[in-house]
Amino acid sequence: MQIEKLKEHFDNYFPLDSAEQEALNKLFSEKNIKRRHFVLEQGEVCKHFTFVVSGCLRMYAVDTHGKEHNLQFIPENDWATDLSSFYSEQPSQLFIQALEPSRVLQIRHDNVLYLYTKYHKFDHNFRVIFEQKYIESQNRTLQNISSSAEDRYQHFLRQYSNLSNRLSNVQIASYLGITPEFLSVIRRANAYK
Amino acid sequence: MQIEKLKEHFDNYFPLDSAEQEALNKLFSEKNIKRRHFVLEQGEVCKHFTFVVSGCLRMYAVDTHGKEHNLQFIPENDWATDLSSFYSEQPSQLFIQALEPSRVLQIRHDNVLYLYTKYHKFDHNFRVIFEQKYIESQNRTLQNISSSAEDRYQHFLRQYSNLSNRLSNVQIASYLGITPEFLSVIRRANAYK
DNA sequence: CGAAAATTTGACATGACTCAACTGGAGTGG
DNA sequence: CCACTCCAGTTGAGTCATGTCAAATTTTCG
Repeated sequence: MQIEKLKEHFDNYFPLDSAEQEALNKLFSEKNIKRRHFVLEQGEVCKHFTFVVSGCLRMYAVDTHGKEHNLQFIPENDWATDLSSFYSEQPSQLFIQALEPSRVLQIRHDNVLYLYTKYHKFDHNFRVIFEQKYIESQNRTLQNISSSAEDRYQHFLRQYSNLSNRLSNVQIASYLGITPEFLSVIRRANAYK
Repeated sequence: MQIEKLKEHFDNYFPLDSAEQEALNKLFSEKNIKRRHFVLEQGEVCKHFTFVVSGCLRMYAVDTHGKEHNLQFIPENDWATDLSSFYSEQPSQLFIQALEPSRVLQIRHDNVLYLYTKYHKFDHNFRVIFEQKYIESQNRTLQNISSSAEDRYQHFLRQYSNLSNRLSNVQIASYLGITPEFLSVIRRANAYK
């Protein structure tokens, strides 16, 4: 069962007791997402927390010139949600799309709030999860404001070594904030070292 | 009393009951920080959560060339902590320094954990706080990977209009990831529009 | 297999940095 | 309260990093 992967995920924090696990069984539903299909499209309200069981998603924004900018890759055992739209219940500015065929578990907005209220362990576990995501995001910011494109690329390969070989260079370039052409130049330069 | 500002801060989330307020009275201590003095220096373990009552701090990293890169400004009613060092209890890579004479409230590591365990409202409130900080950090990342220095500057002035007039351009340039010289060029170009 | 997407390449353009010099204002000590 | 120092801000010349555009080639996957 896919929900087992979610329960194991929480074992990394404060493991769930049987009542909490039972709540997950009731409140999460499974979904398969085909490659290139969307979990969320710009203009929709983000109504779910989405947990990726297998595969990989990306979250991205499209600028006024039509260019895509990857905010996040979400592989198995990670969460994909536009928190801003989720809580404000306003239309999202973002897309969430499958880069690989993916299996996900989703829980609706009202049921997330129910879990938070009824079982405070979810408040605890998600506090820790969001602290970690915040740290990760700050580290990325530091890279962005202090390092060259080449250094950011090297750092990305090291930090996400198990993920980077599943991603196309187009996707990596978009995440790093550079053009695919320039990433190609960087890679060529490194090949001769 | 300075601690009142902290209690009011929590009113933005789930307001505290009297037992929780009493715990704050016991566990937080006041401190004055002079301009240019440090709340945290690289190499120290970050042992406190720091809440800014008045003034303004900055959190920054120093790269291998000795250049400073501002990760965050922390004005009144905000939290300054190197979460990574705080939880890992490893030496911090960061500095936290007062840009203005500042008053802060601090709580020690063990007492933070005590609050989380004893009163789960703190888990709840800090979950919400970190969710918001994560959203803010992702928005900054989007700016960094998708916008020119000029657009990032304009966006910064709009987003932090009440803070930006208290900051020197050197500090703003460091936050945006550009040189002060180039920020000066941007400002000159805008002056003639 | 065939279409669509990814990758590479090169010529050229531009955004942003470096370095050095100069100016003016704010903080500090006598 | 003045003099001094130091730091913020500006300017310009030259350079480097990265982007744009177009085209050719290779890979992927449906």
